[in-house]
Amino acid sequence: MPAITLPDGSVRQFDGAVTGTDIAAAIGPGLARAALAMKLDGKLVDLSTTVAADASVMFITRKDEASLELIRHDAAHVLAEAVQELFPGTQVTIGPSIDNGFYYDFARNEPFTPNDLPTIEAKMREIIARNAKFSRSEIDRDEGIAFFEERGEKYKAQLIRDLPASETITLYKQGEWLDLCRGPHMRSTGDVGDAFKLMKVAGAYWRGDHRNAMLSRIYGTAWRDRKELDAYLTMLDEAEKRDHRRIGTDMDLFHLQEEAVGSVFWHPKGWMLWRKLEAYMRRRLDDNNYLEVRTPQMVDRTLWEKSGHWEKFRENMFIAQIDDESEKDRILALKPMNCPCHVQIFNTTLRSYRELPMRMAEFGACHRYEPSGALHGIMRVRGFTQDDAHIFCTEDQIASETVAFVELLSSIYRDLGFESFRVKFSDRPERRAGEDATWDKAENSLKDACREANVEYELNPGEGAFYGPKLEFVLRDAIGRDWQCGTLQVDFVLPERLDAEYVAEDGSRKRPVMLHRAILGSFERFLGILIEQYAGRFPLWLAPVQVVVAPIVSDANDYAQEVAAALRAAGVEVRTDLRNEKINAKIREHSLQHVPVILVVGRKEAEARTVAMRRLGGDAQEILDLATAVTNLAQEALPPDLKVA
RNA sequence: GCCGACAUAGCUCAGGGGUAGAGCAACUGAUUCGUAAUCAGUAGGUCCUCGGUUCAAUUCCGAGUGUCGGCACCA
Repeated sequence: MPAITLPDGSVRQFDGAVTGTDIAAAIGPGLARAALAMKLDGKLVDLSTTVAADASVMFITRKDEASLELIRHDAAHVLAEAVQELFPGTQVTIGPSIDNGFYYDFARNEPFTPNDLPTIEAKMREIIARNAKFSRSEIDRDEGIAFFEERGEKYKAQLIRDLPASETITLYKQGEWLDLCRGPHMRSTGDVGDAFKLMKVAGAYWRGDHRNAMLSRIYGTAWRDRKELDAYLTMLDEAEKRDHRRIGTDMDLFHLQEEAVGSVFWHPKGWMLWRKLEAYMRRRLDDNNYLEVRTPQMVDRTLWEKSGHWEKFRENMFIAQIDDESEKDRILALKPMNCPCHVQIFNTTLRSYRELPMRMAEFGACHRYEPSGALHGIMRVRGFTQDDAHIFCTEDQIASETVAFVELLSSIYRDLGFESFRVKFSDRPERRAGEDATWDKAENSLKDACREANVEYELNPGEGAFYGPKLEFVLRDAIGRDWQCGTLQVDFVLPERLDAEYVAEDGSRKRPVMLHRAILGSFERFLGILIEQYAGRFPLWLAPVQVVVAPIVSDANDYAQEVAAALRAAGVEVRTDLRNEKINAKIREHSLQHVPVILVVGRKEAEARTVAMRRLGGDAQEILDLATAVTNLAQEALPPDLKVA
């Protein structure tokens, strides 16, 4: 006699065990038609699930966001059926729902190509039209293994083998096709609907391990209805327009070329952007008691051997050697990071606890031989500049330094237009330096510090640096890809390896802790993110060209130059456009270049000593007298940290 | 590094076994014009590189390089 509690608090009694389908039918025909699955005591299950005891039930319909995951997961099954129908001999592996869609990984001698997608998609629509019911069944573990082995599905058999012995093995069948799957699913393939699209093919390693076979992955996107699908596709189109590589070319900010793979050629406007960001960062660090240093670009391998980087990252370092017999034993590496160099400065003299925390900063140019497939525009490059710093401190200072760092980072992100960001906590990796006790200490102090700094993080197990756990501060690019920018790493290992020490209050020698930290991460990556964040429409203080003065007639040229000179003297980045072009053309071109302010001057303005100010994105003009315009713009163009409220 | 796709003018792209095309940009001339494209003209190419097939290759084939989308990697 189960009593079913519904989300509105009402309770329904049933005479015996019932399925979700029965319950929905009892509530009403509308719900019976709409229900796709249900939450049984909070757990998402099939409608066909039998309920024999008192429970709370909530039905999931297409109106619920929760249906998206079901639609996407079912779509993955339909995709797999379509592929096996079209390409016999293809093995299935796994196919989960993901953000915005789904994928399925197939094992096949010939990988799929984009040309296969329309055919597969058509077959999927056919399968959806068949509207075959999803039916769940359980199978004994050994039977399951034998069953899939016999069908030549060795990946599925392997999946069962790797499931814990206690796990119930379930199969889902749709028509004649079936798959090993935990579920849940909707009622039938027809519930997938038509708001889906196959997007791309890609290679992916079995189990995400590069030592395994490469599978052929097909990605799709799926939504509740056409409107949602179209909105998503439109969003992708829009996102493509803010791609930093495209804007970098359009706005003439930088370029990349084959002769310097993974290194950026910054053009004048792009470099202006860099300089503004760097100047801003330098002021913020100065104000927060960092000491800026500069360390060598090339350092002998012996130092990297001591630090442990040689052993772990040797293949990823650029090695320099002199072509001269007398130098044949000297091997230098372009520095891949700055930490060992900073320790060298720390070690030049005997330090006192009174000097701690010592915050040593460097805009350090580093080189890493990144795998070719990892390169991405200016976001992942081989030559980059970190806004690096190392805080030498005592164990007791870890928490307060973390709090101060998080505050500084938040404030800087806010100034740069990022109100929110995600934080990941990466703990000890498999390959690591240092004792477990040291790691316990490092992880615990970082966790404590997070608590004190009010940082909410998601755990990222096993992803820490080889010398210590880290916090990663993650920003998202235009199309939703995540990039690690800021980081804070607690390191007890390097000070030990490089023999850093200070004299404590009691006169004893102690090891400092090193906090490795960056806020932007690298200038290249951050500028890439920044370009996408603003779609090239930078706030006035960051814009590489802040103001263009555009005369309407050549009679106003002299005045235009006078206006520009006044702005330049007030610290504004200004250009004049004296070309013999119509004002419409000038407005259009500078608007396309995302210049924030255009000052139009004609005979009237020259006569009255005023300017007609036009803001990017608007078509209104404001007439101001020259002195006021200069004062206002100069004030407005100040970086956020220099602005007086 | 792995799987797949792509590489033609500064940019965006079309084309195709017989010496290559458009739009925009650039350059020259004319136009002095009031808030998102004035008109006319000119110039611009190792069709990524190397090799093969062919009477002939930018086009077909192979290798390499680079880029893009994923995967793996990211001190």
